[in-house]
Amino acid sequence: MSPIKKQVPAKIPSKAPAKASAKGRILDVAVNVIRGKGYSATTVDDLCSAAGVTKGAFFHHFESKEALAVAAAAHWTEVTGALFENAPYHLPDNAADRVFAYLDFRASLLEGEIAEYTCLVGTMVQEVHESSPEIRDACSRSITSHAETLEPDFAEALASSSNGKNVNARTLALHTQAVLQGAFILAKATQDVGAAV
Amino acid sequence: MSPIKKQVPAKIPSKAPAKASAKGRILDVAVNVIRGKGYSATTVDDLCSAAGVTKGAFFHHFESKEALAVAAAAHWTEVTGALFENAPYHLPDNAADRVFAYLDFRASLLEGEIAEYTCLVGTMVQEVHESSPEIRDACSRSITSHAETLEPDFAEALASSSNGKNVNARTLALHTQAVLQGAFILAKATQDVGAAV
DNA sequence: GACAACATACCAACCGGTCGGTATGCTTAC
DNA sequence: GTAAGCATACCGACCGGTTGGTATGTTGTC
Repeated sequence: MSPIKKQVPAKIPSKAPAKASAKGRILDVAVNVIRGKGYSATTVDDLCSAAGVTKGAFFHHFESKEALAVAAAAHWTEVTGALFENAPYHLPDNAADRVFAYLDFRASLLEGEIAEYTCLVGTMVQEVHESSPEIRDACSRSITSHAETLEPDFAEALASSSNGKNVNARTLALHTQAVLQGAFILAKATQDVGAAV
Repeated sequence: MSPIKKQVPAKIPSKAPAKASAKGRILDVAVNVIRGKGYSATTVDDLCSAAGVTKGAFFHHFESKEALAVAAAAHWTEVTGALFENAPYHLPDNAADRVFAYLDFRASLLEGEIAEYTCLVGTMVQEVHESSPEIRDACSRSITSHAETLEPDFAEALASSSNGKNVNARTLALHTQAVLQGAFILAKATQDVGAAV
């Protein structure tokens, strides 16, 4: 929307409950509220009261509810991108070990409330894939861009593996995301994290 | 609701576009409309106009929108249950072959519009897992009951396999469902069925 | 003093649900 | 067999609260 992206002070907010700007606070609570209630069921008033701002402030920063969703998806990409970039699973020298370390890392994230570890964009795209191409594409970008960061490790691990014949690194990276997204749905259904295997 | 369940004439409607009773028509269109737009975004009027009934008829048959969702989940379990029960993947003598035949069968279902092959209960539980325990449990039952039908084949295939050491049949059956649900999300995000591998 | 960052007050459409009423069929009594 | 009595299925206007969005201040800052 804005031609020049506001420069955040290099600090990763990640889970900060109180953020300086109202815009940032709205984005932060949007991620959490939408993960819990879903996109359609989340009202603008919900977000405003959760962020401690008024409706005027909301529509001052975001053109519409839909625009907020797109911005939230981008925000999500940033936050999780930083989280994964600084994660320890990049350390092993062996690519296959890095892949397993990634899976361990994902498993370690599954703690606390459901809305705290499920995926924002997976939740949103489920609801709006038909009604809002803008949001859908934003979600799609988020998922595929994360999968792409995994691709090199997968490719290297496959190359040095014996049975790397007809398996494609990109497909495998996407498959991993599918498993994770599906596991989130099972967790929501059974209210149990046991589906993390 | 009614002490004695109305006797349906043993016929499986499966995909009949026109069904005799208004109640049945509402359930049929609910499955399709909700899969496309999501639960919250689907209005009662949407369902009424799609089913060709009035609001009065809707609330005559269903106490509330939530009650319809629970009924729709049960309806979904019935319809898909019949579909899988009569599917050809049960034919092979070898359990492992039956498992692969099941996967092939699932892949063969991925045709046409997205809303035609995705899972109703997976879509719904994503939205209401926090706000409506009734709907969530109905969805959970639907998923796990289907997974349970797979369990015997998985168990047998694992038993006759060499590396059946620390793999559990139930876990594996649920894992399969997770992959499928996740694949649906990817399909919705990328608008491409290629994620069916 | 001008512009961004908010707050307050408000609106029109929408949505789940209600309500009075009708049409039809099934039972039972005569 | 027919009419009263009642239940089921359905209609569609209507209601009140909610929702996304707007119009108009107010305040602080450069």
